[in-house]
Amino acid sequence: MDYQFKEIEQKWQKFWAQHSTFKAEEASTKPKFYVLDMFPYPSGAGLHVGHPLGYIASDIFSRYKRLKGFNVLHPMGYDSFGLPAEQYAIQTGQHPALTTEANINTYRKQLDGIGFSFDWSREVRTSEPEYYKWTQWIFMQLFNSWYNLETDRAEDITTLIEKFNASGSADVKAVCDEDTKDFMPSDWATMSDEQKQEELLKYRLTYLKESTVNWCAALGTVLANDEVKDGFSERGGHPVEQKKMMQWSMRISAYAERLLQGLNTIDWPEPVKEMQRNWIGKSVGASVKFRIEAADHKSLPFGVGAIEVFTTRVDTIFGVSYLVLAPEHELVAALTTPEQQNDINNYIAQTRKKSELDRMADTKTVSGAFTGSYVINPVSGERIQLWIADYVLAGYGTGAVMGVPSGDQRDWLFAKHFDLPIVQILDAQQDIEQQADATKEGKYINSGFINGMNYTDATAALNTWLEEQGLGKAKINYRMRDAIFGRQRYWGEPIPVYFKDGLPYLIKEEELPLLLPEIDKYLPTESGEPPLGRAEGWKYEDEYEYELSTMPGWAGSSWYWYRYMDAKNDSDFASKEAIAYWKDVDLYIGGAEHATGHLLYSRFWNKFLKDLGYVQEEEPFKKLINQGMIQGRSNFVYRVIDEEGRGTNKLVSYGLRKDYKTSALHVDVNIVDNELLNIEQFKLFRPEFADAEFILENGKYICGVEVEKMSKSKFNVVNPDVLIESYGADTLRMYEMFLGPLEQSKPWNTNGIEGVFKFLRKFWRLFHNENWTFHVNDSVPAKAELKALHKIIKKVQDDIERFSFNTSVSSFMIAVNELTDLKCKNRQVLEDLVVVLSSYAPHICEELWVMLGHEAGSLSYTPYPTFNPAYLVEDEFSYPVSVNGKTRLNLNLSLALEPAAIEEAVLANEDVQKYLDGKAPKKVIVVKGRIVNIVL
RNA sequence: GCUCAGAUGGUGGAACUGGUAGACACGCAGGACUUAAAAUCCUGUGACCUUAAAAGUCGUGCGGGUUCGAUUCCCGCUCUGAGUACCA
Repeated sequence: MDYQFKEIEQKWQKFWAQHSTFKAEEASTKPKFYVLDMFPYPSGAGLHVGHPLGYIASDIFSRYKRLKGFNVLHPMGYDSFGLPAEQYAIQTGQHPALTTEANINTYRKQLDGIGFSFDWSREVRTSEPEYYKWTQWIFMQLFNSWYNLETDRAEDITTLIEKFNASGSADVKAVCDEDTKDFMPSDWATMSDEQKQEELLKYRLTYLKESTVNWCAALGTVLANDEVKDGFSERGGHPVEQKKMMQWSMRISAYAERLLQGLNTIDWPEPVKEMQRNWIGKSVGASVKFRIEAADHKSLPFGVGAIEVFTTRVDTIFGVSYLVLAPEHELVAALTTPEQQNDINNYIAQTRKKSELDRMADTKTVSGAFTGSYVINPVSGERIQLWIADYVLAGYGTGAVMGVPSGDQRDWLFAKHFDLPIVQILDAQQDIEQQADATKEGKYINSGFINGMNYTDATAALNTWLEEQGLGKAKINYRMRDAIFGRQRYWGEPIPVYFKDGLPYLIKEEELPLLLPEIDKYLPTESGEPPLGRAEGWKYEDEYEYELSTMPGWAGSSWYWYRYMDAKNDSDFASKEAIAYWKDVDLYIGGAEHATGHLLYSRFWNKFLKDLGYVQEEEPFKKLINQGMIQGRSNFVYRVIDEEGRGTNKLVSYGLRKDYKTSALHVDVNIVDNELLNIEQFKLFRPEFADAEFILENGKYICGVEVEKMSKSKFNVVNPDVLIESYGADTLRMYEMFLGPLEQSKPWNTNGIEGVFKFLRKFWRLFHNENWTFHVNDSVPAKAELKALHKIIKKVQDDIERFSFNTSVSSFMIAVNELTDLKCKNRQVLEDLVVVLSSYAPHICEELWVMLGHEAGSLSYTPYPTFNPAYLVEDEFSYPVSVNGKTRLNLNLSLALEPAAIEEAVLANEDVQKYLDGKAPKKVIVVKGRIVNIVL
């Protein structure tokens, strides 16, 4: 039979499902290998051709690892809580669970059609109570933990209480809120339960706190920093504003240093690591207190006598000529003198008017206002002006900055603009009247007790001095903020917390899961509470209000790889044994867009679970590969426009469009083949052009091309199902790999899929004679056949190990062409070839494997053929001979010679002699025993 | 602005530690088979020059450098894409 891909593929997909061929077992003597894909959010649009790219690569890798004798865990599931299902529910009233279920079914069907070797018995869905029970459980563990800086790990909150009991807060070194109280053990003992809870909340790793959040009014919810891009929500692109709200947060900042250091231990793409480093944003410097000069300003809050600034250049402190606060800084009102009140008010109003975007874009204009107050430079005792300016951000450091015009260009511009002094502090600074010079070279001048020192000594001396005087200390600052954890939405995990006297308490562990209640509408309540406020009678013990916000999208995805290890466990998130066996993910494939979201949160939760002893590894994902984005490739037709600018009924081919005034119209890429428009189908696609005039070039209508995002409105979506229908899953799999390097982003282009399809037909033909009857023989394999085979055995092995899947596909084509030319029908050779190809094109290989007389299903666990280098040794070498680096001649010398002998043989050759024309060469270079260069 | 990645034929791309640049595929052109088409197979296909043929010159974004030899290494620049953005 001819290559009947449809029958073959359906048959084997059914077989794999029925026989659970890819079920991973914990009890195995084989070494484990865990290959993970980033699980998808099941959107209503289904999969387009770009989605499976990473899955195909991970599937090839998994299948290859099975052949190599590994016990492979390769699971799949769904990140099924999320905004689109909820938005759809708001519009239609359909419960998000129903939408989600329907979408998952579509996804599953599409995924099955591609022939993946997933172990579906371990499927997870983050929106299932059996799953989110454990997400809630982890939340409870976080609530019950604090971060002890002495042991540098998270500990149970009881160890903190013990410390409070024993010695109060004095020797507690914890990551906590700034407004923690200092108290003695006796104070602690006299506190009421409520007071104790309130204090403990400042230490818990998940905590409730009034904080400035990104509020998105259009979505009716707060967003985390990584969900906001340029002042707009990542999903939907709605404007986001800053707002103070009581919110659940995760104390991820406690792990900042470990998250940073861990990056050095994992094999991830450098750009992703770099993005995480930037996100964490460690800067080493000092915090310094500038005493506020007593003046007639309004009274300061109790205990406040100084402004604390953070600087990475404490060595420049003698050059400070002003101090700046963020306009939002809490002391601004108190520090503004009556004379300056107007200026300051105007400036703050002006700042508020500027949107977040304007403020970011406008980095050139210098603006600010003088408060009228003065502070004292702690090292020089100098009296310096206190300003406010919007270039200082309230959210970073202390929201206050010291201005050193000679050493920082922005400070320099500010000083020039407002006519503040510019003091040179290093003898190496150049032209500071023209611009700032941030050098650390030279010796200090005009700098009190550090005069004459170099940078390193001065920094150390200042830090010591400031610490002794109690005016400051060396400090490390991180840009990363704690992650806001609550969302005012319905379709997410309920937070397992209730409120008593305004304080949060966990529900009991045995009461998990806290089920998502049914509600009538998926909108906020009339009083502005989140949707969960609509749930009737939803109260803890019929008495206490539950928390009404739900968890963010990243909660469920921050630990899911552990659930796959033991997906059905009802008494643990995964059993100790399963975790001890599978440990961590060996290979993780997914998009780089999760660099500062999912991938950072997952590392955080993993480290936390490790601290509590629940998991084994400090880092969850040993190796990460980012597959490139597949962009859309749009096709256009060009409509001729008449003099009045109206569209006519004429369409002009791409090459001739310059002769007319035209407008480009999107055309469905599925009716364009190699930019050649199928005019008949076009008339059906756009009935208004049914009787249009087509201006052709060379009798053809050629379309224009542009790369855009894949979307329905651009008619450039290619559905994998359509390609599977016409070419089969094996062709699709190989073609997606053939398209180019896995990690490279590229536009999808169906042109060329024929080439891969032809290859598979040719491969099929290898096993048949002219009449399409199966035909192989048991002869002794010829040398040339073995050479072709072993070339591909080695090539595919090397390629897969370095994730170069595209080059393997080319090599398969070469191998099959060679064996076809050799008329190879040898069973041994063809059998090995089937095994080698089976990771890429599993269906056709399974079929042939059975035809070759093997048990159905055994192919997936057959050992990968052993490469024998002996078959690749050639006995005749072709010697390219270069003269001064340019290839001139090709000599065929029949034997592999020693380098010295090659030199002799080459020089003796007639053609070479002619070239040399009696001259003696300066040098003859022989490399790898076969490349010869003659230097004249 | 800063950080990172990249630039190779008409197109997607290959060349693994410097060693015959353009593998493989698409497209295109020509041919075979066919009444014809599809399918299949064969040949050619970087540019230039010249040709009966052979040979020759140029050629991996641009300009330099190291080397017997550079797509590969180094320095400078241009462009494209991604991330980030007053971070003190």
